[in-house]
Amino acid sequence: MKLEEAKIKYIHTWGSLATHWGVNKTMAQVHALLLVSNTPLSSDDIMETLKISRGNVNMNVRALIDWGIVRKELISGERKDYFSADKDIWELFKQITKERKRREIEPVLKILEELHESVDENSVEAESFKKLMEDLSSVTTTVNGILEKTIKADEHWLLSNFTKYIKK
Amino acid sequence: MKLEEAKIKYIHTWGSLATHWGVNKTMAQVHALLLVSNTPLSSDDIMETLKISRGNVNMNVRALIDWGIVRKELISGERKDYFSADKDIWELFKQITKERKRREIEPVLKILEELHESVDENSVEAESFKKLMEDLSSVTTTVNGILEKTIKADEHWLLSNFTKYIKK
DNA sequence: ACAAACTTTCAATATTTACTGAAACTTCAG
DNA sequence: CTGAAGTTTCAGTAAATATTGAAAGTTTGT
Repeated sequence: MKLEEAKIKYIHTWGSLATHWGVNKTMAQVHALLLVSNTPLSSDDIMETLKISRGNVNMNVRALIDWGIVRKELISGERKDYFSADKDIWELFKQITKERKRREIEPVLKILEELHESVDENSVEAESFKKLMEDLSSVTTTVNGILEKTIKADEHWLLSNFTKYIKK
Repeated sequence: MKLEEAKIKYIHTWGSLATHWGVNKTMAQVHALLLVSNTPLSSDDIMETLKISRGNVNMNVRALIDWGIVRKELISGERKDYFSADKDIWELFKQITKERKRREIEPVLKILEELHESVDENSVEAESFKKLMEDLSSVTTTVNGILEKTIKADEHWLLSNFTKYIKK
């Protein structure tokens, strides 16, 4: 297989995986394109390669920059903005995890706790509802804790020590 | 806050979280409803509570059953099907993780490996593409391994925080 | 064998989400 | 200041997804 062909196939694969995880396809494809490119690309390059509009490129590149996984590169003697993606994939995973945690996990934990606190009845039903809220919080916190340790840890260290962590 | 109100708020919260994770809102709400209910519910109960159509209830309940997190309860003397959700939230997490792994992570790993193998060039560019495929595989495999260890981990430790429910 | 009770399916439709493209805005050089 | 080069915004539209509802299918009791 030619390299270019493999790159294109990768861009498509990544795009369709993204949709399963609530990330929009174009955003994933732009990111994949920047990852496989060995030089920074301009908006026009991206537009042309992915066949999408200028507005779309702009919005998705900005989102990627917000997520901290793509950055502007200033090329001297050029007026255009150029973009490139960090090639450290572990870093990418860390950034995405942090972002999701902040945006999604924390707000949900907050609501579960609020609901737990605010039910003032004492019936068996109320108790079992409170128990459910506790269980949900507990699993969420545990998984969150695992992810947190994961993103803080060095890859190799982590793999060899994970079992220890789980069994305590 | 009245218990019923808290339940409804929980159902909505869970539904909106679901959309961020590529799970459809109704499916999450049906699941949430079954979780907070202390008795099994019929299709009609679900239709009425969530104000959705019979067809929608049927499709989403079936999807939940496929995922192994909801089951049919046969109530003697009744012709209707009744449904209930397992109250063990850790089990829920395990089922969902297994399912995603099978449907999403494994196919992607397979494609990354194929792409890595099939590029036969020897240029610097080709090498850096192969490196990228390796890195992506490596992070995916690592995260996958963590999830795997998590779901296989000693249940006593994990569940020590949870009081088991006794079915009514 | 019939029909009531219940479940399933799926084409049509509604809703949500993403994308386009043109206009407005910004920056910079002369 | 002027206009060329580049960027951003966002209303309108297209595409993707979810939902309905009615018809077809199934099961059960008599």
